[in-house]
Amino acid sequence: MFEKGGEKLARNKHPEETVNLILDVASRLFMEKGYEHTSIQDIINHLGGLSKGAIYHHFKSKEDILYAVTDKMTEQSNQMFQVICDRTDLNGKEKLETMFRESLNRSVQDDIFTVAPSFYNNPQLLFSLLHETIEISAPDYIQPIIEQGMADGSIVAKHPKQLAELISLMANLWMNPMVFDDSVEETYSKFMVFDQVLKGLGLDIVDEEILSRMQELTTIYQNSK
Amino acid sequence: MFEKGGEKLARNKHPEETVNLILDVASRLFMEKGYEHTSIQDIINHLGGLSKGAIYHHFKSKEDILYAVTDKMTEQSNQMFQVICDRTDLNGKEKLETMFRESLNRSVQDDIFTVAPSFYNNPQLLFSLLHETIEISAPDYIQPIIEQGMADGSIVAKHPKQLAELISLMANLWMNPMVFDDSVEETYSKFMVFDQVLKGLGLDIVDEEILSRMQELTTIYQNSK
DNA sequence: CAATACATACCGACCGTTGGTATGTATTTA
DNA sequence: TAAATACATACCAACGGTCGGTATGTATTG
Repeated sequence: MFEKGGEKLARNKHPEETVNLILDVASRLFMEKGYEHTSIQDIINHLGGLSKGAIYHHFKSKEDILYAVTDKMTEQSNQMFQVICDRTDLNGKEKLETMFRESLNRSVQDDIFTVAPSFYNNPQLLFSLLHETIEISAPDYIQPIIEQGMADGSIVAKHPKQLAELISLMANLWMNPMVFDDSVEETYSKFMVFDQVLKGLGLDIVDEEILSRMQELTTIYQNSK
Repeated sequence: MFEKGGEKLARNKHPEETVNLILDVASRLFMEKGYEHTSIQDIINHLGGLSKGAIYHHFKSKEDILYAVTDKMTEQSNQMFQVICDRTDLNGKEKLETMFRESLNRSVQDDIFTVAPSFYNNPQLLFSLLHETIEISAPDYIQPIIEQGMADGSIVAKHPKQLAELISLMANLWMNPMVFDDSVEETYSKFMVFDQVLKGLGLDIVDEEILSRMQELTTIYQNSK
């Protein structure tokens, strides 16, 4: 009958909406207050009528919610990475370039940055993100591309797994202004060092477009604080 | 009268012994069970008679204990770094080399490795270590040395602060077998990539002694598990 | 050299909050 | 209509932390 409208419904016909609601609320609170200072009760209070039973019906623990939240955060990125991986018109090096460019473009117009959170006092969230980076992003997306580049001759490297890890670590964590609360200048310097490192590894993938996107991104983040 | 002997004393004349006892017990438990799965009661149970009042007399919170623990963990390293920093017979590059060598030598005979802990499911401990690395180790010890090297001509670089951060991050976290549960081979590969990165940055400081120490260290760690 | 005054070290009962569970009930679906 | 789903509610043990109190030290003073 009145399934849409946001009114207090005894039961949602589309449980995925409830799951998403919980995830959205949890995301926001985890960012604002930090994971360990967000209680289940906090989440319930922002759920608009739903109760603890709803949460523990869809998630088995608070930690489980955290994993789902970070999963959702990296989901879009990983999807985009997959699309680039599957392209056949690019060699390895070109794919890497494309990934960096796309990552930055996406971040510029991303919701996350309008909230201006900080992972700095959020060990669990940061850790979960680190986990995603090392266990999924690096081995599933970056490493295969490096290996393709080694095969097609566009990339010269020796230890693709470790190289993929290091690059992912630098790009996703070290250079992420949400993790390290850097000024525009500091982020720029990091990017210059990053560029130099990649060049030293035979990966000359940082062009002017990537660089200008990077500066734009940092400025946005700074202004939103 | 009987101030020494370990017997249950109503009051310890040397309170620092009590503080150290708490720190030692907490260290062990944090490593074994993880920070968030170690309760204050757990610590009390291993204190041999001391109570909750004792803990909260010396520390203002559980978090405070964590910070004291990581402080103690990096204290020795930092002291050694300071000594090397103060030497006048070495140029910047030589100091960096010495620091890496000494770090590895120290780790080989270190207590920590005999416990075979893992930071992997220990977000808070890992984070606290990251904090020490970025906020203290890098800016206070590595960065000044790089700047000295830039001044005396032994190091060619452009962004000493960021360079120091990146090097510290790689050395203290990424290549730390306690953080990432790598095999001997993987650690070796990481070290090779690390070496290549440093060479690309104009820092050719990894020699054969450092390399063999690294392998020794990883083997010790693997066997102790 | 006591008596006094205060600081330190520690005890353990107690408190509010927490993450989590057990059970009940209304609604959907097969 | 029976089973499965989507919740609500009442409840629990354990947690981090506080607090009033006590015993033991040291510093001051007459």
